[in-house]
Amino acid sequence: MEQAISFTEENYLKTIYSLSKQNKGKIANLSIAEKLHINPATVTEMLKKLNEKNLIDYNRIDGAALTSQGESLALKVIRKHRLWETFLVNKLSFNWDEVHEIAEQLEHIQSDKLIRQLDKLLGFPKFDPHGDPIPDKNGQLPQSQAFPLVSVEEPGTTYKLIGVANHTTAFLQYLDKIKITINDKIEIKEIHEFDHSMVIRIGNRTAVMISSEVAKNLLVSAQ
Amino acid sequence: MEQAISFTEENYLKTIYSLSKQNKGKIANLSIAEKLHINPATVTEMLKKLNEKNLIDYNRIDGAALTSQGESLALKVIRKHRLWETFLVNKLSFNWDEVHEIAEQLEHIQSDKLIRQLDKLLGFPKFDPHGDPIPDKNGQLPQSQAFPLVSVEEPGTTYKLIGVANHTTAFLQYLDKIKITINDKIEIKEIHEFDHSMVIRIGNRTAVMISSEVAKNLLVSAQ
DNA sequence: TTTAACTTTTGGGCAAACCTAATGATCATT
DNA sequence: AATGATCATTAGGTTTGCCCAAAAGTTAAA
Ligand SMILES: [Mn+2]
Ligand SMILES: [Mn+2]
Ligand SMILES: [Mn+2]
Ligand SMILES: [Mn+2]
Repeated sequence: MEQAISFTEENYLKTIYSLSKQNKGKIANLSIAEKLHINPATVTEMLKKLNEKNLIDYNRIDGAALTSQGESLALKVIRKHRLWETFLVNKLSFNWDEVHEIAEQLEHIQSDKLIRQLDKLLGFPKFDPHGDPIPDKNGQLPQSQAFPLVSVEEPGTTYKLIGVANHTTAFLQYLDKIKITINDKIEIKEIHEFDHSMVIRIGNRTAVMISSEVAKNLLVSAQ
Repeated sequence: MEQAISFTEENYLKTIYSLSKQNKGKIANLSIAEKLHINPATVTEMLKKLNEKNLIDYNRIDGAALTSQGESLALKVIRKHRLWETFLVNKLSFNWDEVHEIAEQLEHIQSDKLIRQLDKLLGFPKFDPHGDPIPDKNGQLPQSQAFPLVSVEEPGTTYKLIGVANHTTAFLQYLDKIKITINDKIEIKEIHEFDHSMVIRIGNRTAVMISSEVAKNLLVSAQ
């Protein structure tokens, strides 16, 4: 009894998944509405429907939480989204700031074989162009030892940029402008206690200053 | 004033385009309904709407005909469909009988750059895996000198299979079974006047018999 | 603890695509 | 020219996914 699932429903599941990962508390109706740019009244209706379909557990007290069925659907959509982004960047020469909107469309294409073959063509990548982990075909996420650059307390060490926590075009184009991209080496030269802004050196170029807001969105690993 | 166009509307335009190429007379409301597996009443409503949007000229006497705007939209969708099919076969190792349904989904993805880059990745192909011509970015169709094998009157000559006129899984799998595929050499050994069935030799294998129904759907060129 | 602010839900509506049943037109035969 | 058959259209409904305005419920400050 394979129930059909619409684009809209897939987008709700994906949204609930990502909100549940970042907020770890109750998922507010309103936060879904804001993320999807729709009216809270619409969210209420859809959450009831997803609850009916056993894709989420929902009540007004605890809010919404994905069931295991709902979670694996969400992970499947996220897998497709990230594989397509990787395809666009690695095979079609897109820049990392141009791919999200197209992947929003491609992630809803229905074909298991397609996604399997795409994965193979790309060499079974573990991370997408923004450093986001790609769930494998069983929904398993690869381990990442990423942490935000802003959490570093002392200058002097060199890190590697392995991801970004903000995927907006504005942020990605800012990174393009200051010429940081994924896998670049970042050496922290100074940390200003006052506003936690930083002076960093990218590769072996001249040092630049970044705000703590930027540092918050740069995900790095040791070395 | 870029008016949005829905998946459904795109499918109607594509259908009207292909019916106008094969039937060359008035396009019957009913033929659209049959091709799309929907009710004639629904077709009436949609044709009125497409007429409003200036994508077709429509009235009950002459039926529906694409406007130039409608035709270039139809060609764009067909271009995407055939490029995606080519991608699936050439880059993702799909068999030619598995790609149509997926291309039906992919053809609606909206991104000019995507289709431009895909075209480039594939080496600007002129024909898709079924031998169908791929419109270029200006909607120009490549010339094809294909004709149906059934139109041949005398045995003795060898032709090349450059396309099929029937894209159903059933037909394509039949071709797989008798092991004919695109670009194969076909030599006509015998033509039976009674039912116009043929005995043909594919490459240099043992001869096989095919019905005229099959011969009608094999598109060949000289040599 | 009361009030104000915020969040969620209800109720009433709308647009896109579809449906069925019934009516109107047109087309072939007699 | 009449008459069935076929095709196209209208009228009335459904479902999905969205909206707004108003009511109800919850939380937090005064
Ligand atoms: Mn993305
Ligand atoms: Mn990404
Ligand atoms: Mn096709
Ligand atoms: Mn094709």
